[in-house]
Amino acid sequence: MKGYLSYLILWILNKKTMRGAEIGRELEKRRGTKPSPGTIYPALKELKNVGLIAVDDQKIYSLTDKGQDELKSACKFFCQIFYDMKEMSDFGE
Amino acid sequence: MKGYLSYLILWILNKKTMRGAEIGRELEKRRGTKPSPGTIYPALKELKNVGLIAVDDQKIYSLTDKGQDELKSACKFFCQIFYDMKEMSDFGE
DNA sequence: ATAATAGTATCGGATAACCAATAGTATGAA
DNA sequence: TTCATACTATTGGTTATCCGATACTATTAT
Repeated sequence: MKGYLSYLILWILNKKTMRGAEIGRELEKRRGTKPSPGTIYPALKELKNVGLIAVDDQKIYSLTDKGQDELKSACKFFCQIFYDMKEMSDFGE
Repeated sequence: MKGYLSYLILWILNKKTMRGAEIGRELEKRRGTKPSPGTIYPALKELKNVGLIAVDDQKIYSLTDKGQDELKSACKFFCQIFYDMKEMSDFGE
């Protein structure tokens, strides 16, 4: 179950700008386990490199316009793949 | 955007038993692109190896009990991670 | 000022996920 | 039977994803 972390970061940053450590804590709340520094910072760096997020001088990460667009299309894509997603919430009971 | 294929296969097989080719077509409907044989058959093999799915002599794949359990806990995990998933459907507009 | 703590970041490596190309197998038609 | 078509499967390799270990930096407390 890999591959969702970057999009989860975008999803989180879309709600609120955060510092790296805060993102880590938010991920821990959601996933149960806290991602290691070797996970989160390379991920942030990559997202920054491709222009989806930005960092200011206070190390506060935020979503760029491009990041918003990307997130939007990712959500669309996801909802298309799991168009029967509603059953999923029920399936877990 | 990787890492969701195996779970998507489980999700699909949970609704209906299928042959490999039919699974491929179903994936195409959902994702837009048809997975290559080199994607789907290794995935099926792996899922079979770990006991989440089974194949009969007619090459019809089906979910095992263990597969159902796994899918159930995966759904739970997913809903926990994206507990604000509802906003996602709206976000794509 | 110094020690302790929290935050930021890099590096190297392991594994997962995926695909293109290829080959074998079954099914049906001519 | 022979050809064509669809299906099943493997191989080899690429890239993404993630982690543990480590190191550097800033902040705070004493």
